[in-house]
Formats: sequence, C-alpha cells, structure tokens
Amino acid sequence: MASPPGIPDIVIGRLPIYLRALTQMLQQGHTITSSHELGQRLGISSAQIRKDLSHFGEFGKQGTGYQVDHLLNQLKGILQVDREWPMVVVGAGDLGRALAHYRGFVARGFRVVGVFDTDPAKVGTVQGENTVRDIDGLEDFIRQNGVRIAMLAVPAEAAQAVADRLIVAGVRAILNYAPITLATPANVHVQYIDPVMHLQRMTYYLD
Amino acid sequence: MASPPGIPDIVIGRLPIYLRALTQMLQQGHTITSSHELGQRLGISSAQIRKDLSHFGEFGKQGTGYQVDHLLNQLKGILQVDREWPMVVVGAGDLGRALAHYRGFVARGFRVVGVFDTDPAKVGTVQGENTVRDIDGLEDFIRQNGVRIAMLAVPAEAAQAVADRLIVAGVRAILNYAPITLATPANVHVQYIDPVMHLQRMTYYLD
DNA sequence: TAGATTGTTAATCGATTAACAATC
DNA sequence: TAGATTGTTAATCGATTAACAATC
Repeated sequence: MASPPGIPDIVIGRLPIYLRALTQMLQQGHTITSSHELGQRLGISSAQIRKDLSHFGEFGKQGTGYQVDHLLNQLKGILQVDREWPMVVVGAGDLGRALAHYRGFVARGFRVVGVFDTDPAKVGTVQGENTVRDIDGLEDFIRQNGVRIAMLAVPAEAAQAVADRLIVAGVRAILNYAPITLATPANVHVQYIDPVMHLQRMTYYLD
Repeated sequence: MASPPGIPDIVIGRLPIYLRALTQMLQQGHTITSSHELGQRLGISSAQIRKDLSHFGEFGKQGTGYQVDHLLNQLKGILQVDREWPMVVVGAGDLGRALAHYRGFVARGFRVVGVFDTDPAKVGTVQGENTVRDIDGLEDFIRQNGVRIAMLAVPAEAAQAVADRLIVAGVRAILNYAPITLATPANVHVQYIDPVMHLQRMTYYLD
C-alpha cells in the first residue's frame, strides 16, 4: 500500500478519473480536448490536470491540446490497464452476484474468472460466466491462474481471514466491500467500498 | 458539494472511518481507547485523530483516553446519523437489487424506502422490503416521503437525466454507482462508487 | 501573424506531524 | 506521585494554483 518512488498516490488516484472522462469523450466523437475542457467536466483545475500529466511525460501540443485517443492510450499504459487482469470474487451473496454479473469490467481491463463461497447451496450455481466454487479451492485456483486481484464480498466477520488466505496465495490487490479495515502487509494494496461510509460523509452536510 | 464554513472536507471524510472502528471496538467489548490505539488499527497517526476531533470539541480525558461509547455517540451526532434517513434506489438491476437487499443500512442510520425502475418486467416485483415502483412516480414519492438521499444504480446513459429529476424533487445527496461524473448544483452532494476506478488505482502498483 | 494551450516554475495554500504543557 | 494521554501550538511537509515562456 506504499508508493516509495516519485509519484504521489493522490495523482495516481486521479488518473482513472481522467481515463473515464476521456473514454466518454471519445465515444461522443471528440478527437481533441484541452486541460481546460477536461477540467470543466470534472470540476478540477486545468493546472492540476497538466501538472498531474507532467509526472509521466508530455502528451499534448501547445496551442492545440490533447489528442483524445492518444492520451487515453497513454493513461491505459501508465495504469497498466492496456491488458486484461483476471480477478476472483469471494462471496456469492447479493453483492458477489452483482459483481459476477457486472458487464462493465471487460471493457476497462478486468475479468472475473472465479467466484467462491462457503455455502454448499451456492457452490455449483451459475453466476454470469462463472460457476460458484467451494472456497476450499481458493488458493489452488489463484496460483494456477496467476490471479493478483480479488474482490471481497463476504461478511465482515470473515473478511480478515479470507484476506489472509488471498495474500498467502499471491493476491496483491484487494477491493474490499466488507465494512472493516483490513490488516495487510505493505506490499498489498487495498481499496475500500463501503456505501454506508459514503452516505455518512454526505449526511454531515444535510440540513 | 461545497463546505464553506470551517471544517475541511477531508476531516469529515475520516469521521465515518473512526465511527466504524469504534463500533467494532464496542462490539469487541472495549470500553476505553486512545488516539494511539485507534490510529494503529486504522493506519492513521494519533496526532491526526486528535486534531480531527478537536474541530468538534473535547471528547477525551488526559491520561485515560476516550470512552468508546461516548465518542461513538458524539460522532453519530456530528455526522447526523443519530437518526434514520429514508433513501430511494433508482435502478433495479443486479446492483440495485443488492442495495435493496442490503441489511447493513439500518444499523448505521439509513433505510431504503423506495426502489424504482423503468422496466415493466421489474415494476411490481419484490426486492427485500420494497416493491419496485415505476419511475414515473419518482418525484411524487420523494416529495411525499421527504427523501433527501438517493442511490443511483442505472446505466451510465440514464444517470444524468435521473439525477436531474432527483434534484428537482428535493434530493440533496446522491450515491452514484454509474460510471460517469454528474453535473450538479453546488448544494447537492455526490459520492461516486465505481469499482473499476478503484481497481485501476491499484493496477498501477502491480508489477 | 495572432490566438491558444502546453509544460514548468515559483508562490500560495492547506494538511500533517512533532512536541509539549496541562492534567487526569 | 509517576505514568499516560489529551488538546493545541508551531514547524514541516506536500499539494494546488497562478503565471508565463515556449511554441504549435
């Protein structure tokens, strides 16, 4: 979860935002854009966008701006999503099921290749392109398929134990939907999605 | 989405993290904690925790630390989650369905009171405690139930139009699961959940 | 050429951390 | 009392913004 060399985490965190906006622009037929236009769309200053990009090279042309498809491809390369990452989903409840069915992963660099659960009633059922597997086979599957990324959709009580198993087997990035903070080694990256936390962040401002 | 008076957004954003950890500590039987202990758990410095809390008052005791239940209740009050907020879910696909079924909302200050979709095949079906309603009734429902918060689980193409309708009807906080940046007035708060963006933020660091 | 926009530097702004007096 | 931990101040650190020369 560290980033010892050069580029600040907060900059890396904005690249996917730029990538998403550029993808949308391309779909809408824009071939050229500018830091100003992109910033307006995203509510980010044009200076910040130029500064962020300058960490990685020069992608624009004075007087003109950026070629949308070129910048898009450069960002994909930087973020390493110019390939397809295999992922496992652990937990086949409502949320795991939604993740297994989600169509949006493939176009953006990811694919669910395995879904796991402990519940014998769920094991063997079909979820999208996957048949739910027993969690006993988790480590073997991860090793055999070179999986580095997992999405964790198990109850809070089980999350730490599952994370430990994922990490031992070779997973290095975890998207954690369980509402707890995981304890992980420094070389493992964790992102948290807890809808309640996002909601609580907004209720503060409601009158 | 602005916070003109005093307290930085980034501080508000950490309060739900503290709240969640304290809830867990209470469940585990801890009655007292310290900024040091809390910081260790969360990977945050003790100084930052004390500084953050100092924006809102004095909640601890020198030499002793914090009474877990007391700090918990204070944070709930500050975040205004010492009550129950009614919410609507728009979109009854896999994700909307998972949100409608999610059991974790009520204990933390929220309740799904309405689920909406355009699809006649989905309207009338039961999702957890709710029967899916036709989106035609969205505005009336929001007004009649005083709903201020919505979760948006519709396709990207539909998201902006639905957001506009929600806002006109009185919604002031939107948890947006659609993978686009919404254009909204300054008095409307938006939080974004896009699993792919979280994943892309991690692939940068994978070797 | 005139207008526009980049990439970069320097200045500003804000957030985090270190340190410590107060005090339980 | 001795030890511990708070709340707060001042110092440090880092991120954002403003401004502009370079140049398409």
